Amino acid sequence: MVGTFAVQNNMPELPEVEVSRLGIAPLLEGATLLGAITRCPRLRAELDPELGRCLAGATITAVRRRAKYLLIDCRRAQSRGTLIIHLGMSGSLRFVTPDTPAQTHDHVDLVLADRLLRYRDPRRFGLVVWHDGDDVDRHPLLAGLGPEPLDAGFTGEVLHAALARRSQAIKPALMDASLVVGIGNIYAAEALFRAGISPLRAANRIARPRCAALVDAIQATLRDAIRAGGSSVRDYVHSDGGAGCFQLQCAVYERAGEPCLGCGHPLRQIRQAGRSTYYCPHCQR
DNA sequence: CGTTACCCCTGGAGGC
DNA sequence: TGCCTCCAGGGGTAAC
Repeated sequence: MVGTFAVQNNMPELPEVEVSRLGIAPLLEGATLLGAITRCPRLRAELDPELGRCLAGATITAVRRRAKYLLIDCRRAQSRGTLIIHLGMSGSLRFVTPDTPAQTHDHVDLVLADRLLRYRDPRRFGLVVWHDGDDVDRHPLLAGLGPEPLDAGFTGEVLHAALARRSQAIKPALMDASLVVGIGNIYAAEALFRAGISPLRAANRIARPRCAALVDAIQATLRDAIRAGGSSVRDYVHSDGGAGCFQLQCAVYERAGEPCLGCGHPLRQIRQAGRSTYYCPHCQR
């Protein structure tokens, strides 16, 4: 049976968004949208009540990701456009059968011939907006974004140059989307631990070789998380509704006071730019 | 220009 | 049982 399965149920950082993309793409690409149902006036941005009119009759040509934005490219006889979806802090996407009643916080349904793609977001920090035209990269939401961390072009040299004028701590710098996209609070901490760099270190005081090590750590951390998420999503699909969401093994995140996996010393929690940071003062310099 | 503070919003956890 | 405070994966904007 088609059933209902969660494509994504966790905190959406880049890996979770990528796992969502991998989960929905096979069912969306090539499909025709019949319309959309919206149930609330605004998320992070205003939610167009006429969204269904933009989508009706459109064929989905690709499901892409830029930073933490999902991009659903659509084509009609005379026009192209892209649906931009962001999951915010609490968003999720799920395929449901057409007769599945909507619950609180189920804000948008994309209507396909035999199922709905249901967008749910309790905190409403996410968004769903339509971009007319084939140049979504020029949309204000995307125009100012920095490089993708998993692209081959994101090298230690690129990171080193980007950090050159930054005296702020490396951890909040890594979370700045104009510098590099997709690195959220969890993976910033995890990647810095993996690279042995203190989250408090001034960004412009990290030498080239350590920037290269940091890029390696960022990419390895993100790839591992995507791989873990991908396998669990497959499990979850087959488990038909079970609680099979993947759990990422974090080395430092939310492990304050617990022993460091490298040296055994207790991990520390501090606050940087209003966000919790976890690290090992002994291993990270 | 770089950097921080605050805001958007709901829900869960823990203290009293 | 309630009511209060604090905290949470993001990110845009105003203000220093």
